[in-house]
Amino acid sequence: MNPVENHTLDHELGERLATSGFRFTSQRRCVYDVLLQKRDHPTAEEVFQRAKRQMPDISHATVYNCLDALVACGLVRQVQLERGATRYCPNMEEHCHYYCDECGAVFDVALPPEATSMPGPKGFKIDHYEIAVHGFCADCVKKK
Amino acid sequence: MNPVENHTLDHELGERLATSGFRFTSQRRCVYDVLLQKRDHPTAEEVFQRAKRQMPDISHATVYNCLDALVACGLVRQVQLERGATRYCPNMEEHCHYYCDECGAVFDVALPPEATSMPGPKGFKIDHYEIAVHGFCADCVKKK
DNA sequence: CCCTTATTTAGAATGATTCCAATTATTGAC
DNA sequence: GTCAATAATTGGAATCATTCTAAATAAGGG
Ligand SMILES: [Mn+2]
Ligand SMILES: [Mn+2]
Ligand SMILES: [Zn+2]
Ligand SMILES: [Zn+2]
Repeated sequence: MNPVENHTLDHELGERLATSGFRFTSQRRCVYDVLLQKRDHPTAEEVFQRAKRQMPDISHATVYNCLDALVACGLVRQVQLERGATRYCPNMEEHCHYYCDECGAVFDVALPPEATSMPGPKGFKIDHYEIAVHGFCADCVKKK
Repeated sequence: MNPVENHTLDHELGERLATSGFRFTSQRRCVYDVLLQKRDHPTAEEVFQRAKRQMPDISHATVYNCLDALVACGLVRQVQLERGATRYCPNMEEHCHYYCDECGAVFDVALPPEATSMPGPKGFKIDHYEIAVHGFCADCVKKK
């Protein structure tokens, strides 16, 4: 990432944090960068490991903190693909997840409008959809 | 439930367990009954509380055990609607979940075929869909 | 530069689940 | 029905992910 892009990203991150009443901190920038750099839906623990490479003194609790702040200001979403650690995704387009039950790979796929058109219980007010497709990725299919 | 129905259910449960190499035990029957009696997608802890009313000495670990066995033999599915406790559902029809983020109510809704028709990553072999619709149930909408 | 308030930090606490090793129950063979 | 082999149950300890706590530090407005 070149310095100009970097500066623009920082600026936008600062704005987003500010409008939700959060301060801009180096830890929050670091955690957001980690998510943008490798979009493989890491767990909080994985984010922590990667963040430490840039910022060796960052703490576990802070990573959870930062992730919460990023979720609260609408820059990141949480994804729960199975029991266990929550994963984090910086793609805020409406999309669903193809999840390889063999190797854990996650693929973002844009949601076609017909996927979100089922008639629900009477009076239910829809907020958002969480759609996961479980199966085996191409690589794992080949290996068998 | 009358004795005849009961006996039929036991028989079917026994068969299903046997074909997956499990034994028929009173604990497994009890746990399955609990799930069939109140289909509100209880957590393991809630199943444990309800099971204890019929079988006061049943243990926590056994409830987890029994739930695992029922899942393994295809009579029950796990549902992960948010971080935290896994919920259990004895409805094995293909369906999605409408989940009230306010009160935690869960509604089963049959899946229309067009909901499961998005083109995924090349070579991905689909096993099953997990579709959750988050929002507010009719009751909770009214209360605001 | 100073003050207020938010954030970070290490470690303790919690909640859900899994593991463990001893006891008990089921099942198939005789 | 009795017995042995094996699976299941049990209470409690261990684990994993996350949240909480209280003291130290850092942002940011005036
Ligand atoms: Mn995603
Ligand atoms: Mn269900
Ligand atoms: Zn794979
Ligand atoms: Zn509700």
